Amino acid sequence: MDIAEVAKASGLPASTLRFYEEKGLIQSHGRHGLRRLFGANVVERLALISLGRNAGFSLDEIGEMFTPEGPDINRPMLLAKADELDAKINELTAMRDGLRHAAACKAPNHFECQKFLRLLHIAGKNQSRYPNKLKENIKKQ
Amino acid sequence: MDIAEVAKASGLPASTLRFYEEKGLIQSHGRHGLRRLFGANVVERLALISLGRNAGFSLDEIGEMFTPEGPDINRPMLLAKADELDAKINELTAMRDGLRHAAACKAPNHFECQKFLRLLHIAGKNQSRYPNKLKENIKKQ
DNA sequence: ATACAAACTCAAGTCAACTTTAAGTCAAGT
DNA sequence: ACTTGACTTAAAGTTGACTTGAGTTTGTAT
Repeated sequence: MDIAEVAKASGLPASTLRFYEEKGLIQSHGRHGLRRLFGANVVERLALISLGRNAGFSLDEIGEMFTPEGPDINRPMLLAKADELDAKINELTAMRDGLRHAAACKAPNHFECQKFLRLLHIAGKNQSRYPNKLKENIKKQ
Repeated sequence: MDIAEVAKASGLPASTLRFYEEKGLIQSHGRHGLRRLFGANVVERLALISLGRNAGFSLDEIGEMFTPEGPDINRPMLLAKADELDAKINELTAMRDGLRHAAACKAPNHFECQKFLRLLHIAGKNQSRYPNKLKENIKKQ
């Protein structure tokens, strides 16, 4: 496949594909003249990358998580990311319930509604400058 | 409370508090000399902001969602955000299950494992340059 | 009264993740 | 042979969310 086909199949602009290749997230195997040639599996991989981005992981994290393969699949790390997602799912759930309640609630101001505040107090401390990134990774830098 | 107290109570640096005030996300009511004076409720509000950030909303969105009060609480918008969160929760759940499976799976490469791929295919198209932001809002710009 | 740590302002810098621009290359069709 | 249009690279620009730096202004403690 040439880059335009991959772009069409993945929904990503060619510029992003080049950028991802430069970052090592995807690979082209060879050229036709100047033009990159990609294998069909790259589309699958791009879907996975999008998914990871959407789940809030940075490109670097995704790179670590899904090495093209490797002797080091780092299972503990994958499990740690899964646990993080569990925590995040809990927060999002609390937030969602909070929003639904706020939309239904008669109180003039959310802060005067005890139920709203209670709902949101479930989820607490997980703030970081880059909500996309793991705290651990931030620390690591 | 002065800014240092708020910083301590909220865990956010003073620079962030000034920045949030400038953006209209929080308010100080008055000064002591040059120094801002905050009410105690600002801490509650900051917690809510952090929660929103963590849930993937931009500061602008959070501003819209939680107006200090207002005649226009825009319930449909809150419900729409809640629906978005539902979608995101589904994706994160799929991703989490995918990661747990990948950590347990014997296949040398995730892409060769059908179960892994199947798990991740649940969640699909929700990519955007700014995963923090709503598609709708991007479009709006 | 003087020192000084802590606040202040305003402008500029940073970071991730891309996008845009400018200038060049080349396979393929006429 | 020549045009064309999709591709290429390298460098610079963009965006949101802050942070940092430089220079200024206090409230409080000595």
